[in-house]
Amino acid sequence: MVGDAEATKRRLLDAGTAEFAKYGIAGARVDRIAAAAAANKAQIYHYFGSKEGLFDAVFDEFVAQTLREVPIDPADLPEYAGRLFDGYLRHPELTRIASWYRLERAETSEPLQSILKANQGKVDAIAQAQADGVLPSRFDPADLLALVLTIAGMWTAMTPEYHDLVRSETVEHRRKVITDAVRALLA
Amino acid sequence: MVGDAEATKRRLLDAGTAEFAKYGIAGARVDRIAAAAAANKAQIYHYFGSKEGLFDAVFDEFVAQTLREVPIDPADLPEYAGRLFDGYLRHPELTRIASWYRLERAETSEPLQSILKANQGKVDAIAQAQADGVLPSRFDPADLLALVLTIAGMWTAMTPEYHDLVRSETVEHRRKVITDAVRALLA
DNA sequence: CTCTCGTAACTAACCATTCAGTTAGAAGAA
DNA sequence: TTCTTCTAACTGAATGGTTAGTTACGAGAG
Repeated sequence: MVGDAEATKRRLLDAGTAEFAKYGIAGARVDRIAAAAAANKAQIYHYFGSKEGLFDAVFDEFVAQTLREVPIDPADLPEYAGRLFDGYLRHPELTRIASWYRLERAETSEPLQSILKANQGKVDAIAQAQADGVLPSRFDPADLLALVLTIAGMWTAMTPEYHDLVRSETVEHRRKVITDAVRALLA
Repeated sequence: MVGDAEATKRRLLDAGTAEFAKYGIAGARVDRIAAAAAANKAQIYHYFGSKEGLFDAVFDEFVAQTLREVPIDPADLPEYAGRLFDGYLRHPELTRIASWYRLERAETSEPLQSILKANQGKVDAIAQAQADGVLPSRFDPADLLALVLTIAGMWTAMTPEYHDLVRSETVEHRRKVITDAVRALLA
């Protein structure tokens, strides 16, 4: 063989992640991705079919990784939210890629079964915990999960102008705001 | 006069709003905007300087309108969050435009003073209410505002896959989840 | 005439995608 | 081993359509 197909795909995925996180799908340039991956443009089409195909591959990988890294714990939702926050800190591209997906791709492509199933599983786990009395039943399971996920991502979803108001806050403080807020929902 | 400059600007702003909401800045096409506004492409450059100039004009207008339409009431934050939710329902483009701004424009352009000032004013109002004992002091003012704003926008910021789980929920139910959640934060 | 508003045609660059061809290792035959 | 053939991986260059931005000109009102 001339090269290593798996290694080339890997480099294209990594370069695509950085490019898409920064510029989105419409703003991404296949030339830049190929250059950053030290690969030829045509390889993108050979391995992923199209620019959007590469984005989908990048996004799929992120979804799988996140689902693996941060499992839900229905008995301790505040800490679950905190761990989600930690995950967003570890992978800053994640939230941007997710936003681009929502804005540019979601209406075009089919709902991702992996996300759908994962969410359903989490809702079921919360419902079970509520039935067991481990969790208060003030909110419907799906609504409670939505609240927890939203609050966990609150700092990354904020308009940049807001950061000037809270610039002095430490990471630990922000994490505590999240866990405290989720705790308040359950009180 | 051959035409009406103000009316032309107005049409360009409206067409730009729809185009940018749908495709973002990189994805927007000036030809489509001009056609939708029944105007000429060159008019965009005459009145707004560039594609990004038009986006900024569109965004500025949205910001001003929202700040005018939904004034804060520190003594009743749950209802404030509810009114924000109502505003997002009335202007569906708003949240998308705001997301595009955050992803595509915020890093390039200066922080918008209007947003900065408005946020500062809200933080001050919350701090005052806390000092007056109208509002519990469990959260710092800026953190509490961030929580309220985040929760108010929770349904629009959700990944589309999530909507399949809560499809049956009515608008009223979603609004109640928001006001209940903010109420829980203040308990 | 002059000023404002508007337009059609143009350009130069850009960009996703394709393709004809090259490279180098593998495998089989003698 | 050595020669031949096959093929996956890769490449440089082209293609064809698109796009932001420009320019030179027209037309009506005062």
